[in-house]
Amino acid sequence: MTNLISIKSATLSEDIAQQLTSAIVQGHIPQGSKISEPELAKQYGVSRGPLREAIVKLEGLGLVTRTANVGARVIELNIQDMLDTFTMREALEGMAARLAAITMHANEVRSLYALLDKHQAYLDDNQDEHYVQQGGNDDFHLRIIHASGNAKLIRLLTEELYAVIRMYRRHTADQRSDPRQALREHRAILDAIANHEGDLAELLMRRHISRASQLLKQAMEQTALASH
Amino acid sequence: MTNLISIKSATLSEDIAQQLTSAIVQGHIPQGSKISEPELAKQYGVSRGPLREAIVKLEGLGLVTRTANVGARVIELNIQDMLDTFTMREALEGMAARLAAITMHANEVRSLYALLDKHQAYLDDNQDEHYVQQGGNDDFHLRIIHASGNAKLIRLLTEELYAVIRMYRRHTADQRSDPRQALREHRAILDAIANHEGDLAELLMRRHISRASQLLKQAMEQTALASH
DNA sequence: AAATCAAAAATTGTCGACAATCTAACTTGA
DNA sequence: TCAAGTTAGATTGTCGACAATTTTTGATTT
Repeated sequence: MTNLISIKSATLSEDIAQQLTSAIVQGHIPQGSKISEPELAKQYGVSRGPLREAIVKLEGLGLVTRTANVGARVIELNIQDMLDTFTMREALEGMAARLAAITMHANEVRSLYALLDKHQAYLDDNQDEHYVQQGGNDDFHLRIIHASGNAKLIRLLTEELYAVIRMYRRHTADQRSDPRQALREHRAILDAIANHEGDLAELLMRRHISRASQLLKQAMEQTALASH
Repeated sequence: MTNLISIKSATLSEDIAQQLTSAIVQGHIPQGSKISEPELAKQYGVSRGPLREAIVKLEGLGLVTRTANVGARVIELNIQDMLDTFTMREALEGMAARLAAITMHANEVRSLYALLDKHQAYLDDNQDEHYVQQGGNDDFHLRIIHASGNAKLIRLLTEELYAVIRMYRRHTADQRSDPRQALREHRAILDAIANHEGDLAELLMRRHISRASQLLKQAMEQTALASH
């Protein structure tokens, strides 16, 4: 019972791929564990064909690693890979912010300011508890990425990279992060975009993501210590 | 007879994926054409199982697009997608150059200067003919990417993005490009890296790629005009 | 008791066949 | 003649079974 709501996809393979992705990101299938094809096929009630296609997709997403004649394993999160991934994110989302600053229309800017106000209100009402922006339309970063207007960039970030990024976010209790600080940074980025200052928007987005990665690093060092 | 040399992979699926990638990049399978599973399976002498897995991989590489119950088609190159892809490349290779400037050792720097001298000598001997650096160890860009030391970035650029990039390079007769100019730019980038000037290295790499994309754009407009 | 080798079990890779869906040709009616 | 509906063909999606490889188990030797 990994997923309560299962949206029927056009094909079993896609369906399984989504369910597996979700199961791995949420930790229902633990890090480093082996993916047994017969076991999972039975569990999801499908044959090994579509399941294997799903696994190939997950390999493309970087969620599992495969070895010929041996099988697939869920990746193991570690600090170095996280830093490497976030460095890529810096480059890509920094570029997205730059592009957004060039092309974004006034009404979209207003809509994003409204979103930040909403986040602000949430923090005021809920004692600074983290606002869960689980990839929906309320995620500031996703909004910026889409505003870039670069279809390739959007696909890469949202469909290929974000699964792993969410995994890192979820698996480390980042109580260390300061939501109000993040919100201030979001606002500064949006200000730069509103003023069409591409250089500044990129710089601020990079700094923002770099900060986040440093916090995550500390959190991971902490949990690594605790689990030891 | 798409490939003269076929290196035996551990699994048929991998083998087919490589052969298909090569066939698409080199244009043996034309742009926009439909991928017929029965036909290709017969052609490569395998069953549809491994072939389908290969197609799923190619979809991850962005070489084909798939629609449920309809099948896969080879992507069609167009200017907008090219510009979008090269913008991503700017961001990522720019970052790679920055990282290389930080970490690269003196002997690797020397080795790269030697490579550029070799390119120079080639141009002198061959009337400025384009040096074919087909992804091997002689490709300046690949060397910089690897020098970044960022495993995720290396994988993304070399294993996932470069197939499409090579496709763009190959399908447009870029006689317009000036090899000596490119070489000068490479040298400037390497100078910045040698001096550990990350900011400058990133800036120059971005400019270099941006220039290349503009030249490609002009070439594509030209060929589009010619084919009309 | 530890290490090496051999046999058995399990898992992955591949295949051919059937079911579901789409595409194209044909018929029918206005 | 054209449009819509229907049927035939082809293609994709899925399944179960077999072959190839790996992993585990157990026996044998030092």
